[in-house]
Amino acid sequence: MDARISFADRLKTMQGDQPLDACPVRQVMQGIFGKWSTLLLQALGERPYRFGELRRLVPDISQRMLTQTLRDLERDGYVYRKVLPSKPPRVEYGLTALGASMLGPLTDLVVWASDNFAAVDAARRRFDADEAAGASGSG
Amino acid sequence: MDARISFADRLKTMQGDQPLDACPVRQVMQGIFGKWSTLLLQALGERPYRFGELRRLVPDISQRMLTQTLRDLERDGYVYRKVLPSKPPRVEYGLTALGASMLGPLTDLVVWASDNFAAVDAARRRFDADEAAGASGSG
DNA sequence: CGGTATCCTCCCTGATACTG
DNA sequence: CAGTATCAGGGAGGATACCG
Repeated sequence: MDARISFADRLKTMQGDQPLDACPVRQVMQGIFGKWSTLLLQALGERPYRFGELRRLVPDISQRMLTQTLRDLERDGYVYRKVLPSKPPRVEYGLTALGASMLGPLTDLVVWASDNFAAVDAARRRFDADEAAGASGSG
Repeated sequence: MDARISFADRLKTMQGDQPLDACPVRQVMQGIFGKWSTLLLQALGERPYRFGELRRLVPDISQRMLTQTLRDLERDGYVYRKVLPSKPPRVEYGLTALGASMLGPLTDLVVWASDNFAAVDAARRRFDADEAAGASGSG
């Protein structure tokens, strides 16, 4: 992406003849922003984990979604899956080089979100309060 | 967020007594990653736009979703909404300081996605091909 | 231990029509 | 021009049960 050309031009480039759903950027982003994707990527950014470890680490996730999210991340090339020849079987998940390179920008955004949660939360409260005041207090 | 403490510790901090759904980072991220949010933020990062301009700029979006997405972005404090005293009425949308500060990290990620779409797409094709081969070609 | 398969539910999104 | 209201569909996500 070249910041020197306008967004409108970039958008046309993104679209081509295709509907906007085919936009490459969106295709990629969708894989990163599932409900659990960001969280798991952060975890795997620390060190490789086994399936059961991840499950204990993120208690809220269902087994189904853990499997599926890891599978999607593997499909997109961010995560590798290594079956360890032990008994009972163990499966290790970790970041690939592609995943590690993506985690940089992603983490920057996570850091921003963490640093600015208070501001966003305040904005929400303000907005909701104004809205309520406008609805009931205007007459 | 402090990168020196482990993810597991950070996760506990995120959760507190709350379920993971209340994680502040997720609260913020959810507002950024809607289907149209990223796109509109990129557009508004260039210059302020009026409602109708945005609609023409992003032809795929329905009027309903444009209204709703802008409203959500305004609620989170990323976007301001200014009603211009003209007839017929015009409404201008633009980035706030908070929105502009968020757009930096977000754009870095968009740039990453744009630069690495080919790699992700290749990984997907490889994965799907391997899967199909494993399913039908193993016997 | 690490999955699959099935069913179900909610919410996001879109199409359409109407309003100030 | 810039919304709001209402209805309908689909897909993401979750609960449960079973398998190697």
